[in-house]
Amino acid sequence: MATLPATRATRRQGRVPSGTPSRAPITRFDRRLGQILDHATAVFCEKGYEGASMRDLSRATGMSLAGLYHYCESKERLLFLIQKHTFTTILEKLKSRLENVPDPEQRIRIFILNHLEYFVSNQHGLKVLSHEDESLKNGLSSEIAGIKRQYYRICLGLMEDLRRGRGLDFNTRTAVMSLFGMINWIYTWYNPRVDGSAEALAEQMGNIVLKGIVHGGKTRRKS
Amino acid sequence: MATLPATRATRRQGRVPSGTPSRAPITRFDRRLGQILDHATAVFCEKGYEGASMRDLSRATGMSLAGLYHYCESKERLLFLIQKHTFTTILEKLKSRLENVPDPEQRIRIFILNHLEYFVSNQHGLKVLSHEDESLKNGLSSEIAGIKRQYYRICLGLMEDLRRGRGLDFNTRTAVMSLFGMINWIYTWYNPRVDGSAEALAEQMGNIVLKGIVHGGKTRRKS
DNA sequence: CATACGTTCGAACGTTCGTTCTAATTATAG
DNA sequence: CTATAATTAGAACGAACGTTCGAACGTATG
Repeated sequence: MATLPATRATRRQGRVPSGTPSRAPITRFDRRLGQILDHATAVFCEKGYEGASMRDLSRATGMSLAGLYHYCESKERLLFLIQKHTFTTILEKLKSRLENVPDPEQRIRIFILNHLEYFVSNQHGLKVLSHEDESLKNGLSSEIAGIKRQYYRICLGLMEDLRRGRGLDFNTRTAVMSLFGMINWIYTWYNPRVDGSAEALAEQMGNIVLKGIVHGGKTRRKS
Repeated sequence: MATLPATRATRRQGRVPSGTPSRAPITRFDRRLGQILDHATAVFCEKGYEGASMRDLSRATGMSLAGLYHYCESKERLLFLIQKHTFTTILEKLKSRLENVPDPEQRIRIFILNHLEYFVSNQHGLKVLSHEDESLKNGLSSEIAGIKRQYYRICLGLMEDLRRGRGLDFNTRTAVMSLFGMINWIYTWYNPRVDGSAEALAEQMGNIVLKGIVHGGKTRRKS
């Protein structure tokens, strides 16, 4: 492979040098790759990464097989780019939203809301991120794992802040993992007609995690 | 296929007539099939259903490809049998444990404990059940979906009992789905060394769902 | 021993997989 | 317009896929 002429896609592999935000010159190439990634997200979501073939993607994008490989060197890298973009976006939004909110309980509620809002507006991407967590091989999986670790540590920090601030006694790791389960599992059941907006769901889930179903809702009158 | 001589596996396809518990004569055939299913569970768990090949199963069981097909007519049916056995077992255990326990809160705690205990003792099976939820096609998936509906309705009933009994106000569907997320997601993070026994975890998760992290643990002294 | 049946296998079936080759077409720069 | 590079497509590659076939094996019964 080393002697072959480098395609555009292979040349693209190197990272943008950090420190140079590079002012994002959106080229035709990037736009087209973005379209491919959008279609690939939908196909991976429906058929699963292993179950989806490059020919499925070819059909979905209306592009030939060779055309796809002009923009991305492998199927695995498509999944990588999808997961990286999705995870990076949700993480950036979270960091931004957490600024200027000091109250520990409110910060946890923001974490939940951020996740659910992003899910509702990008269901396919978040399902592919959650469900295909183990589909990448050693090389590419480690970078996603790094972002995941950041996401986990932020949430763990939120839990520890609440715990310390109020002198509570609970296992923060279990709490974080339970919360992750609640918000990640949603791709298996969420129905906008039945389950309402992200805000409504986030409040309910926030109540459960923070106060439990016993103390979470407004108590009703007994008839 | 209709004109081919029926193999043992195809003849086995019909259901055992209900009403006749059939006293379970465990034949050599059943024992061997069970071994295959055990190995298949581990392989599906590690590589995913689509990612695992019949040759992987052949290697894991030490049996030839044709040998596997003597015991089960297709890869998909292997997954079906794994999921059906796993789900049926956990459901039966749950029903049995719920007898003679009237208190609504305790019943929810039993539900959680039953699920986590089964997970700890059969991690591969429960992961294959959760993760490969959408891998079966129309014919075989509906039967699994039926068991799942039973499982869901039982848990929904537990929630509604607690809600009515105490005059609480919360969305039972969201509560059930959140709880399912908590207990199903565990296959992505559980580490026995770190996270302890099923009992310990079940108590923590029960506290979260019922009382939340704010009221769930024993309050600590402030230093 | 002969027969029958459950069991196992090596080898192959046709298909689909991810990927690549070559060449034609289109856009861009001088 | 010419030349250079970016973009697309058709056809094919070898490998791996799920599955099947015919023959051999083992064992228990007549």
